[in-house]
Amino acid sequence: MKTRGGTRAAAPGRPKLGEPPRGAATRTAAERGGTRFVDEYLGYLLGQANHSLFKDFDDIVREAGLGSLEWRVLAVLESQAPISVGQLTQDVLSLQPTVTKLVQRLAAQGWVTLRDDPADQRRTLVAITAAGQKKVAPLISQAQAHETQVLAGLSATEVRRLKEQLRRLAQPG
Amino acid sequence: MKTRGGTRAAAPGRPKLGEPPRGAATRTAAERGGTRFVDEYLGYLLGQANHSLFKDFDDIVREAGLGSLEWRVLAVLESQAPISVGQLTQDVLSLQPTVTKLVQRLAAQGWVTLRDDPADQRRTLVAITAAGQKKVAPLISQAQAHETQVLAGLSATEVRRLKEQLRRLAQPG
DNA sequence: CCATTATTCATGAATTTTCATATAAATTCC
DNA sequence: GGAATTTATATGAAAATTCATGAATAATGG
Repeated sequence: MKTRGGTRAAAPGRPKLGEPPRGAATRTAAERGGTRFVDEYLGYLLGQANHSLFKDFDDIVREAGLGSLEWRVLAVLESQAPISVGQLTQDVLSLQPTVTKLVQRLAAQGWVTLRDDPADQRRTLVAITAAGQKKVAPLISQAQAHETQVLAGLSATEVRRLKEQLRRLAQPG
Repeated sequence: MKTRGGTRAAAPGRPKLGEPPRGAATRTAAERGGTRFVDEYLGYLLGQANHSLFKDFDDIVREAGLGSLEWRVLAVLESQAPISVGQLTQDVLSLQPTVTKLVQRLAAQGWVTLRDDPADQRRTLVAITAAGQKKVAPLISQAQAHETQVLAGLSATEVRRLKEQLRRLAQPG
């Protein structure tokens, strides 16, 4: 529903257009000519570009019955010897409890297995199963096809340079 | 605790190292020489780079008592005339119910106001308050400082080109 | 106009994530 | 070789997100 009438407040103390502007530092976007902070902010631009590039593929993932974090986990595990929850946490850029519970759900689905690391009993090793491979395989193909399409304008050399650049940026330093 | 003994399964049917490899398409990463799909995948590389670049600032946001989505909302609103929930949804790359509830929480904090759009009563306009401005202002300064640091290696021209490139990528097409 | 359809947002319920904390194993330090 | 400390993960409770849907307004088409 749209049963309006919850948290509502008076209109903001923002000056109407045409009123004398205050100091430059406190001008509204309209007063400054429509320039928003975010429209010049790298973080925002990166987010928008990333979203624009991968929204389509994200829909594909969802249609395959996976969440995007599940996809990332399975994509990492696909071509990977069993790794610890901690490593996986780094690879999928999520918090440890999130990953712990996610892999438990994936294990319940039969897509991964969990076992203690014999070399360090504190660790839990996560490995993809044959069923998991079968689940991600088509998505990986589609991801590669999608990437090819996205990078269609670049030469093989340019693609290599771009990826190398990204790897450098991802370095801790 | 680490009360082990929940969802555990037998070790995967993955072949031990040294066993005769199957077809190239099904080799494990180790068998292929450690090359994981994700390490060549643009989406993964972008995610890792983005995370590496903005993790520090994300910590700053959190120390300021904001979640990253709250930060994005306030950063968009800061230099922006009142906008609809739908618009905001686009700008912060989140789903509509997420944004609806988030702005309700922000309104309860006194950082934004909500009111019906007189021109279209279906819409709810979100506007930042003076208190909201006060809350984000220092973060925006820090965001700009952080960006300057991140882009330190590039000339002003290169930065302009990069951002223009990102804007182009973010275009629907 | 009125009926139909489309848009826009709100909300309850279910799911997931996050925060805080606990446990177990490994490591470090006398 | 313990005691203290650190590291790795699990988990309960709280908070946030997502899904499905409902309600209100707007737009469209006889």
